[in-house]
Amino acid sequence: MTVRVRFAPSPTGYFHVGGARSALQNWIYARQHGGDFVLRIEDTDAARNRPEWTDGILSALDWIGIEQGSYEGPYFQSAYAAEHTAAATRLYGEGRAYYCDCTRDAVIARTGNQHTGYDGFCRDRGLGPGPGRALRFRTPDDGETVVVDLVRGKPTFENRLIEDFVIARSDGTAVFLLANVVDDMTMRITHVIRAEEHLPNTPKQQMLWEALGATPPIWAHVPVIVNEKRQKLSKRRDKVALEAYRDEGYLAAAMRNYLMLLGWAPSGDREIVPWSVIEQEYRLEDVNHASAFFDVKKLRAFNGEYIRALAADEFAAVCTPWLAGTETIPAPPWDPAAFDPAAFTAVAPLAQTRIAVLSEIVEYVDFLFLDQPAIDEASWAKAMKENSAELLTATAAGFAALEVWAAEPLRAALERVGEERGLKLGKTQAPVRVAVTGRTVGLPLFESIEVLGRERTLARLAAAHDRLIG
RNA sequence: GGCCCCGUCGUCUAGCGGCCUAGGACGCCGCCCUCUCAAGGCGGUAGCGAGGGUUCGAAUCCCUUCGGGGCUACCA
Repeated sequence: MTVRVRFAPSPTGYFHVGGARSALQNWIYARQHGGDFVLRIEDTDAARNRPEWTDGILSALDWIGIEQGSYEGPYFQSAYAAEHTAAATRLYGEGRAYYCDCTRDAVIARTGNQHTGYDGFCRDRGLGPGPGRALRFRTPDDGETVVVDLVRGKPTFENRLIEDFVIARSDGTAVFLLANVVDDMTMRITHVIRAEEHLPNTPKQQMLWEALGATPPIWAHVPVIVNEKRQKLSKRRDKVALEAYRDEGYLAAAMRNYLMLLGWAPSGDREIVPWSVIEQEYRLEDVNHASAFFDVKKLRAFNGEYIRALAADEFAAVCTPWLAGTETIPAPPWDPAAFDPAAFTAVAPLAQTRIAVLSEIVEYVDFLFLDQPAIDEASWAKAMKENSAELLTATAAGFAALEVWAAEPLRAALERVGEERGLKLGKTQAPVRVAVTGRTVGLPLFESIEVLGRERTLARLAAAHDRLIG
C-alpha cells in the first residue's frame, strides 16, 4: 500500500507551533514509509485564502526544515468545490442526507438545551433543496463507529449519540467536514495525522468516507500541546506563532528537536539528537497519550546548546539578522554605518556561550558600535562606589601607559591599580565594566576593551569619571 | 450537561509483571572553576493522583474513584 499523508493547515496570519509539530510528524511518517507528503492549504471559504498567508505557511515550513520540493503541492481546496457539491448531491440522492430548514434557535427552543445537538426534526419531512435549507447527513440509529488510530488504539463511538450534522450550507457549499473528506478521497490520502482535538469529529468523517463508498484512512491523533494551565495553546493567551520564536532567535534545528520531544523521546538517555536520529527512531505508535506542556525554558536550554555547538563562522553568520535587522526583526540600536564586522567577529566567540536566543547578541555587543555606551542605571548604582572616580582615573592612566593594547596587559594594569588600593580584581572590574560597556554583566572585560580600542576606552573612562564627580 | 481522551519528579520523558531502593533532561539549590555573567565539572532536591483487586511479585494488568483536558456551529 502506498502511504499518502497530508498536512492541511487552514490559512491564518501566523503559523502555530502545533502546526509545525504536526507537519513534522506527517513528513516523518511519509518518509519512513516511502510515501508521499502532500501539502494542502485549505479553507472552504476561498476568500480567506490570502496569498501572504499562504506564503507565510510555506516559508515557515521551509524554516523548520520542510523545504519546497520535498512535498507534493501546495494544493488549494477551493479547486475541488465541484467535487464537494457532487458528493453532497450524491448523498442526498441516495437518501443518506436530507434537507433541513431548522434554524439554530428553533432547535434550541425544541430541545431546551444548546448542547444536545440537532434533534432530527426534519429527518422524515422529505424536504427538497431550497433557500434556507441546509443538507444534513443521516446518522445511523444504532451500532458504533470504531476509529482505528495509530496512537490511541480504537476509540469507539456510539452512532446514536452522533447528531445529524450539516454537510452543506443552505447556499449549497460544502462544510469543512465534508470538504475535508472529499479532498482526502480524491487525493487518495491513506493516513491522517493530526492533533487530538479533531478526534471527536473523526467518527463523522469516517461515516462520510463509508457513505461515499470509500475505505477510511488510518488515523493518528497526537495529544495537544498545552500551556502552564494545561489548556490547549491558543493565539490569545499564549505565544504560539512559530515566526515569533524564529524572530527571537531560536534555531530551527533546536525548535524541531524540541517539538518532536513533546510526547516522545529517542532511545537511550538523550534528548538533543541529530534530526537523522529522530527521523529514524520516531514512531507515532510510541507517542504519549497525555497532553504536553510547551516549556519555553526547556526550549531555551535546547537552543543554547544548539548555539554553542555552532562553529565560530556559523555562529557569526546566524547572528546577522539581529545585527542588521530585517522586515520582522527590529534593527539594533546603533547606526548601521558604525557596525564593524571585524570587531564583531573578534568578540563573537565570547558571546556564543552566553546567549540562549540569538536576539540576546545585541545587548552583549552594542557597546562596540554605539557612540556612547548605553548606561544601565541599575548597574551604575550597583557598581559605582565612593572610591570609583579615583579608581577610574588611575585605571585610565594605567591603560594609557600601555605600549601593547591587549587583554593581558590591560588585565595586569587593572590588577596593579587594585593592588595599590588593596582591592581584588573582582572589585575593581565592576566600575570599569560599567564605564566601558554600560552594564554590570557582559563579555570578558579585557578582551572587550582590547577590541574597543585605546581611544574609545579612555574616553569612556573619562566620561564616567566626569559623571561621577559632576 | 453529553460524548471522547488522558493521569510517572514542578516540567518533558524512560519504563511495557521481577533488571525500579523508578533512569535521563529542563528548572531549582549547593560546591568547584572564575574579572562580571555565562559555559563547563561535581553533588543535591523532587514523582508512579487515591482506593480496591489479580499475582509469589505491580509504576506496569483489571475495577472504582478523584483530577485534568478536548469536542459539542449552516467556523475551519
